Amino acid sequence: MVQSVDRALTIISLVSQNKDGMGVTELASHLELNKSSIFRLLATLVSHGYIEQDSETKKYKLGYKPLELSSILLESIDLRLEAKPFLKELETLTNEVIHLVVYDEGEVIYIEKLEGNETLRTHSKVGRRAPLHCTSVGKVILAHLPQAEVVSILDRKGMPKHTENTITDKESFMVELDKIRNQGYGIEFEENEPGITCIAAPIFDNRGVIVAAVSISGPSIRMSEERLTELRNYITSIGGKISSRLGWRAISRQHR
Amino acid sequence: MVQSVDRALTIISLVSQNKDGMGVTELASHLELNKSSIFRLLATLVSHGYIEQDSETKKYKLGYKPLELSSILLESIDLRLEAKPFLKELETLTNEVIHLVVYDEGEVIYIEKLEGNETLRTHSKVGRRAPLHCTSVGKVILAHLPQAEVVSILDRKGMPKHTENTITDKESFMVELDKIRNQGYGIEFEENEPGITCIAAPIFDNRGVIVAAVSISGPSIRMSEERLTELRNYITSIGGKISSRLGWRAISRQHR
DNA sequence: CATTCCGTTGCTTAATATAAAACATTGTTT
DNA sequence: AAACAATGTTTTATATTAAGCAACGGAATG
Repeated sequence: MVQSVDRALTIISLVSQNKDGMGVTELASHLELNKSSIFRLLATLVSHGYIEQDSETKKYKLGYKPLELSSILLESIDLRLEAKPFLKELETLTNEVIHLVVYDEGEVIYIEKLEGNETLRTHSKVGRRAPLHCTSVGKVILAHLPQAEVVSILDRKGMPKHTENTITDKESFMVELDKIRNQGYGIEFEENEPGITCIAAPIFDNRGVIVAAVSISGPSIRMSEERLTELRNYITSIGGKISSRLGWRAISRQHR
Repeated sequence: MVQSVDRALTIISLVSQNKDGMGVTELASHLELNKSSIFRLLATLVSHGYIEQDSETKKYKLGYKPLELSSILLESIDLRLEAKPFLKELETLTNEVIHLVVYDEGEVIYIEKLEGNETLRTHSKVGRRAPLHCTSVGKVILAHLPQAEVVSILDRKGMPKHTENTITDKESFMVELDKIRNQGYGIEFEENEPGITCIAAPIFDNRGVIVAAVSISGPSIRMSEERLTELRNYITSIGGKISSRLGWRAISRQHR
């Protein structure tokens, strides 16, 4: 571990948490380092575009480099490219909010979001992370991970309550994961955000390993039994199609 | 300038240019550094999420941290937030591709893009940079910068030819900028990409300084004289509305 | 099976990052 | 308007870390 690199990257994180930016002295105080040290680290980050200094307030804010890298990153994700037309299809079919997420370090990250008819406002956004235990995509991913890894994640991350419906009992949760694995899709009834219900399907890679999930989100008042049956058919079909594009063979499911 | 931070950030840039990732030895060769130095720098970048190691190939690729930071950055740009409804309006009115760009270090960066009716495929993408001299948004921005700064930028960046229509003669270009400044909008006739015509308007902040530009792009075959007149009216109107939202007062234009 | 290459680790020291002190500038208080 | 305080920036000395050498384990190649 290179300490000065660690410090510089910590500065970026701190600065990103302050929309109005942060000053040298403030950063020095937070990190318990000398102002001149902070100044030098900032200068290096500025020269690479990660940070820029507001000419009026002198405060340091995020620069555009992360935006450039993120554009490159999203374009390099084959899954996202292959999935795009299917997500469009799903949006057209359902007129709801569509998400594509990948699994990373015990959480999901949104890498694509289609707004549907835009009557629904959710907290999700490309680039944001979300917990596994109370999102439909998260539950679907956990359902297909090895048991030991699931236990490890739940131990590390806990199961914090987001709404009245959040499942916080571990044993109930494991039963829920079994059910999801068996039926091939998962539903989240207002477990993450009040008033919103989501249904998700897993996406497997060519080796049959779960790598992502796709979901449909809508206001709970629109999610009748009939509607959910309809969405279930769409989401499992699209999940299968995307997986196939990645080289996954459904025949492995038949052998189960 | 902190050398080890400079090296670490250079590693991120190098890695981002290789979709399939890069190995320790390959990076060491590029940077003419020792493998163990590279290894330690990579380990620090991995721990912060900027880089991750592909478990199969052992190669190092971009991690998700830039995506997270970019999401935070875009949300923190007041201009983008204020402009969003106007861009939607413009998309609805014209059914063409709409761009919002900011000026940064002698280039423009796309911070918003609406696809219109999706019959047009352009190279632009949120997060990407583009040159000033051959884009409608770039020319509009240059038209409202101080002359000395324009000259400095042209000296540094040059005026590379992108198409048969790219203006590469400096004097002709300055005349073009004068025209754009006087008429309050700029047009780019296939100067950046063949077959595509764009029309842009400036966006000023509360101090009357140019900070951004908004544009409409379409296939040249659709851009009749009549159509361009129509789009000109839309784009100058929207440009003015967005500027007003940022506290710019049109009265300063009347005094010119 | 032997050789080569790559990623990773332990250890030493040369080079750099760090902090103290000082300075310049800006903002605040009297 | 003057004095004071705070912040950002620069210079300099040295303590600490980053860097590189050598070696190792594992994978790939001939």
